[in-house]
Amino acid sequence: MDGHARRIPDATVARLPEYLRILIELAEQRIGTVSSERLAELAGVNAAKVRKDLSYLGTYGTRGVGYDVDYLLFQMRQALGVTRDCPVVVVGAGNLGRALANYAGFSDRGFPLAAVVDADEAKVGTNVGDVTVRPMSDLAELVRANQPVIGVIATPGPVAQLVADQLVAAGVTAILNFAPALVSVPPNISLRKVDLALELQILSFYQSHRESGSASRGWT
Amino acid sequence: MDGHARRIPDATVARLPEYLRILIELAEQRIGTVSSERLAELAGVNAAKVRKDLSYLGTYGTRGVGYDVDYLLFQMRQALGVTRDCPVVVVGAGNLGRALANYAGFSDRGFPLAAVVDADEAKVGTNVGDVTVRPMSDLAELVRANQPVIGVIATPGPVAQLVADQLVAAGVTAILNFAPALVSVPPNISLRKVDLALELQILSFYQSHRESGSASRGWT
DNA sequence: CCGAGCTTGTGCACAAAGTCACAAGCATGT
DNA sequence: ACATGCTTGTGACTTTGTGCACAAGCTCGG
Repeated sequence: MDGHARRIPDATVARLPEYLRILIELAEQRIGTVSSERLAELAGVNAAKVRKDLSYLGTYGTRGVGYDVDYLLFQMRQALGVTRDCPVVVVGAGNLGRALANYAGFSDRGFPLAAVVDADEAKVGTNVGDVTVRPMSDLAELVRANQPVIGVIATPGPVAQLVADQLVAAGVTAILNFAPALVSVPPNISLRKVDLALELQILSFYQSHRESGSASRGWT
Repeated sequence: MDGHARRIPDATVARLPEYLRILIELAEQRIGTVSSERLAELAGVNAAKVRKDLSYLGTYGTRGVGYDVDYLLFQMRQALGVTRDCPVVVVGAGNLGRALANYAGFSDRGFPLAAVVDADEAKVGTNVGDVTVRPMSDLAELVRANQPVIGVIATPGPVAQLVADQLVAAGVTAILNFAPALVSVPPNISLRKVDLALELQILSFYQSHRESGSASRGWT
């Protein structure tokens, strides 16, 4: 698609959304141009890293001037594949699931809530955010109607793998797992994990080893 | 405390909580011993990495046998500093804040909710989970009463830095930031960031570059 | 007491990520 | 047209993380 196409390192990919968020803010402030140094400051990283990261997308800067915010924004969206909104289906209407469904931050940033499903008959039919909880049996149909769609697992750990299998079977190709459990998926499916308690434990470590402990880190 | 004390790499620290979770499960199943190979399988990593990670904590395995689950569990909790529960104060009672406050996964894993505070007078006094929302002015008092405590920022991006400053002033030494914004803290304060929309965007990238894309990775 | 069979702990080689420093190149003013 | 001042893009180097392969060492059976 791009004459370029060198492979983008994982560490860089993890930072691109952060740059994207900043570029959107800059564009809203009608700022036309930004230097790598300024971008680095806003992202909390070093300027050389910003330049190297951006160079993987292509040569979009102007020496002596900086980067055109709107143009870079366009290219960044292109690279990240967020040119169109991508609906999200949440599995699990427990505390976490309802929380995620209500969280406006998803829709605001291009990931509207398409549906919430739950295996518990008692929860089916209740309202969560703007949608009504549907039974698991509707999953395949909901996925088909909204493709491409991202699946979010917000169930207890023990059923996470089962849910993942059903998502994959339904045709979902990207999954975000909030359940504290390992899930495996076929190699052509994208999978990421977020474990909230795990983050607190990492903080706990650096808190009790307070000599030279930087708990931050790019990561993601 | 330990004759050992070699510095533990960040990448290893990020994996320790995952091992901890698995060890707790194994202990619940009354499994007395585990090999690095089995642990690796459960954690979704390679066995050599498990052994190297664990070796940073000390020499707790037995050759030809494996690791004693209970003993390793004890040492792991020690290393992570999660020997006692550590209360959490959530700032922001919006969708995300209420969600986190209701999320049982925190309390279940040793991080009980101590309080929720919000700057909006209209929200003060309402109930969230087991607690009542308190005004920001109570923050310092709440922190003092619960030390050591972890602060969780669940506010909109623009006020995140302000909140972080107040948390630090109140004596919090570890902060988990859910707001989509960069916050800086003094070097002796531990800080981690979780941005939910950012995770979805990373998935989006790998979804649109589906050649050889592993969106997973140890991470976090 | 000794040998067989596992599993740990680690040295080493390699891969990935981060940092530095500087040539290349654009814009502006004279 | 040319010199000046900035900022990019990138090659070389450092640091960090990963994976292999194997010696060290434990247990158990005979």
